Amino acid sequence: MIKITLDGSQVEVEAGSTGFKLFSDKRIVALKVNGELKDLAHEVADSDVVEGVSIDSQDGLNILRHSTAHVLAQAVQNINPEAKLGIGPPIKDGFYYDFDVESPFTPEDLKALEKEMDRIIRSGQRFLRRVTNDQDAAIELSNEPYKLELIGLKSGNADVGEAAAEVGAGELTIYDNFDVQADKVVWKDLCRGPHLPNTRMIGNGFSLTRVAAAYWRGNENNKQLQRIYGTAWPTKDELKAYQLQMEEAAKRDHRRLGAELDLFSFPEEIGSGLAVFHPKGGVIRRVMEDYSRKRHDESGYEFVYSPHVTKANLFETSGHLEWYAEGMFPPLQLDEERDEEGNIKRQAQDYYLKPMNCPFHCLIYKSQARSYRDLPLRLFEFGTVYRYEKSGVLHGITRARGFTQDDAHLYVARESIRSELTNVLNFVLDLLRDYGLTDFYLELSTKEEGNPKFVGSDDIWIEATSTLESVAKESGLELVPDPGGAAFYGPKISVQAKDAIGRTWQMSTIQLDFNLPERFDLEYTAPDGTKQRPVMIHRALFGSIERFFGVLTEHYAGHFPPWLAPIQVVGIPIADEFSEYLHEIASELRKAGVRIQIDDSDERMQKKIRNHTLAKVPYQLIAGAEDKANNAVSFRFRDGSQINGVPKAEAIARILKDIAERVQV
RNA sequence: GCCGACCUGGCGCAAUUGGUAGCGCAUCGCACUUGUAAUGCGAGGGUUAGGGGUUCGAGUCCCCUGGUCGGCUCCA
Repeated sequence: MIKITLDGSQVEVEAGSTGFKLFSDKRIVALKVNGELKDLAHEVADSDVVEGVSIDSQDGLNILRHSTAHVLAQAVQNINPEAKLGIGPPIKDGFYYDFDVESPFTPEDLKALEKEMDRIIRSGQRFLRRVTNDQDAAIELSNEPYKLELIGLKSGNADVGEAAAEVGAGELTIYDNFDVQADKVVWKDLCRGPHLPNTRMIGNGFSLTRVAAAYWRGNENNKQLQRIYGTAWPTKDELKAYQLQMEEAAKRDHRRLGAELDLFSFPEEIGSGLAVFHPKGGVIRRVMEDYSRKRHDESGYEFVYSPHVTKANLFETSGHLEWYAEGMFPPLQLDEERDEEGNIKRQAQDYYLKPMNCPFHCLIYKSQARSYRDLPLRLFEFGTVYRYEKSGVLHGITRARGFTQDDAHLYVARESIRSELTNVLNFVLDLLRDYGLTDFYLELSTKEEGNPKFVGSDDIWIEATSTLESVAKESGLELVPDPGGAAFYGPKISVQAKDAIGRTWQMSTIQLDFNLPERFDLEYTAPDGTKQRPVMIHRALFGSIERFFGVLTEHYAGHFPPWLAPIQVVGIPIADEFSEYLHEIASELRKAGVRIQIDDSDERMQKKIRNHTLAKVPYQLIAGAEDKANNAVSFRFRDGSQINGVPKAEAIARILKDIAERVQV
C-alpha cells in the first residue's frame, strides 16, 4: 500500500493504482498528479498529490478537444492516406489540426470527415501512451516530415510554440489509437498528451467549423498547410448552446449592424478599408467626439490640428519611413520639372499621407522655446491617419486603411511621469465608463531583455516600467504582464475592456516614448537653467473613433443608449389627427436638444412600431385620443415594454434625464 | 500579402445538365385613418462587380482586375 493525497484527503491505496481505480465518476477523464496532467492510466506513486480532472473543467475541456483533434487527424488520413500531419492543439472553445494535402478541403469534405470521425468515436478506440525516443520516433514517423521537424526542434531545445502539445517538455511520447474489436493499433500520433481514455467519451458534442490555410509554425515564409477548425463540448446540449452563442455574436457584428441601421458603408468606388459615415452613423460619431472633446477640454488638454500630408522629411526624422514604410501609402511625387532634353531641372518632392500624428505634435512643441512651466504640455487632436494595411487584415470599421485617432501627446518632465500617468489612466478609465464599458483589466508591455533594438538607457526603462507598474496597480485593476511586448521606444499600459458578451477588446494604450524627443531634439529649460529633454506619452482612448464605434456597436448590439442613439425619440400618432399633438411635444423636446421625429407616414401604426423597434429607437411616444385628452403620452421601449398615460411634462423630464445621465434604457 | 470561398435590382435571396433573369422587403402612386411588431391594390427598378475568352447560346464554364467573407501573417 502507498499513501497519497486524493482530492485533498490522505488515503492509502494499492501500489500501482491507476486513475481508473481511484475514480469511479465517469466525468473524470484525467489526473493531475503533483500539478502535472496525466492519463487516467497513469500509476500513482507513494506520497503523490492526486486530483481528478473533470471533463467540464478547463483542463478537461482541453483534453477533450485535443483528443477530438486526434480523431480528426485519423479521419483525414483514413480518407486521404497521403495527408501529412502538422500540429493539432486545443484552442479556445475547440481545436484545429493542420495538414499538408494536395488540394484544400471543401465544405463537403468536412461533412465526410465528421461522418468518419463519428465512426471512429463509436468504435471506442483507446488512447494508449507510449514512451519513445528521438531515434525510434524518427523511424516510426519517417512518413511525417513535419513531426520529424518538431522532434528535431525539441532536441535542439528550440521554442516550439503551439507545437508544445505534441512535443512539450519531458519525455517524447506517442499515443496509439487501439481498436479493441480489431485488436490492433489503427493510428498513432506524436503527442505529449494526456488524452481521454477512449474515443467514445468525445460523444456527439463536436463539430467541424471551417477550413483555412495557415503557415507552418506560424511563419509567413513557410509553406501554408490546410487547417481544419472544430469545436468540441462534453455534451450535445453544450455544443448547441455554443452554436447559438456564435449566432448571437454574428448578429451583433458591427459590419452587419452598420448596414442594417444605415450607419456607414464601404463603397467599392472609394477603395478597400475606406468608410463613409451616413447621417445616422454621423450623429453617433459626432456625439462621441463632442463628449470626448468636452472631457479633454476639462482635463487640461489643448486642441491642435495638423495636415493629412507631409513631405517625406518629417517621417525620416521620426523614423517612420525607416521602420514602417511598408505600412504607409506610397508617396505622391510632386513638383518635378524637366527641360527639353528631359533632364531634371527641379527635383521631385515626396509627400506622404500621415500614418501617425506624433511628428506634427513634436513640431508644435518645437515651435517655441519651452520652459518647465509649460509642462506637462498636452496636445490633443482627432487626427485622421492612413495606413496601408494588408488587404487580408481589413475588418469593417475596426481595421481600416483610413481612420481617426483620438490622439494626444503629453510632453512631461521625467520627474512628473508618475503623476501624469496616474492622471491619464484615471482619465481613460473614467471616460470609457461613460461610454458604457465597465469591465477592464490592464496589460503592461515591457522590454525584452537583451534585445538591442530598444532605445533609451537602462535606468530610464527601469524607472519608467516600475512607474507604469505601480500606477497600474494603484488602479486596483487586474494587471497582466506582457514581457517583451513593448515598442522599441518605450513601455506601455493597455486597457483591455470586456464587452456585453464577454469578449475582450484592446482599447486604450498609454505609451511612453524615449525616442521621438531625441529624434526631434525636444528640450525645455529647467528651473536651474539647464536644458532638459522631456519624455513623451502617446495615448489614445478609443484607439480610433471608428474602431471604438465598432466596438460600441457590438457591445450594445446596436441598441445605443439614448445619449448616443441617432434618433432618440420617435412619435407615433394612432391616427393622423393626433399628429399635431405629438408635433407640439416634439418641438419642446427639440428645443432641449433631443433628436426626435414624428412618423407621419400613412403606414399602419403597428407597422410604424415594428419599423422603429427594428431601427432600435430608444423611445417611442404613442398618442391617441385618450392620451391627448389627459395631456399625456404612452411610452414604448425597444424591448416591447410600455408605460401608458404618462403626463407630458413627466415624459419630457424622463427623456431629458436619461440622456443627460447617459443611462441605457 | 498568402490559402480558400463568394459577388444576381437599395437590402435579403431564387434561377434544373449552359437555353434568353424571378421572389420578398424597401421605393413610388392610389385607396384605407386604424390603440401597441408587417392594410390592400398597382407601378418602376437588374446589359447578373468590371473586362476578356470558350460556345449557336454564359448569371451558370475559363482567365484577368476590383471588392467581400473565413483563416494565416501583420497591427508603429
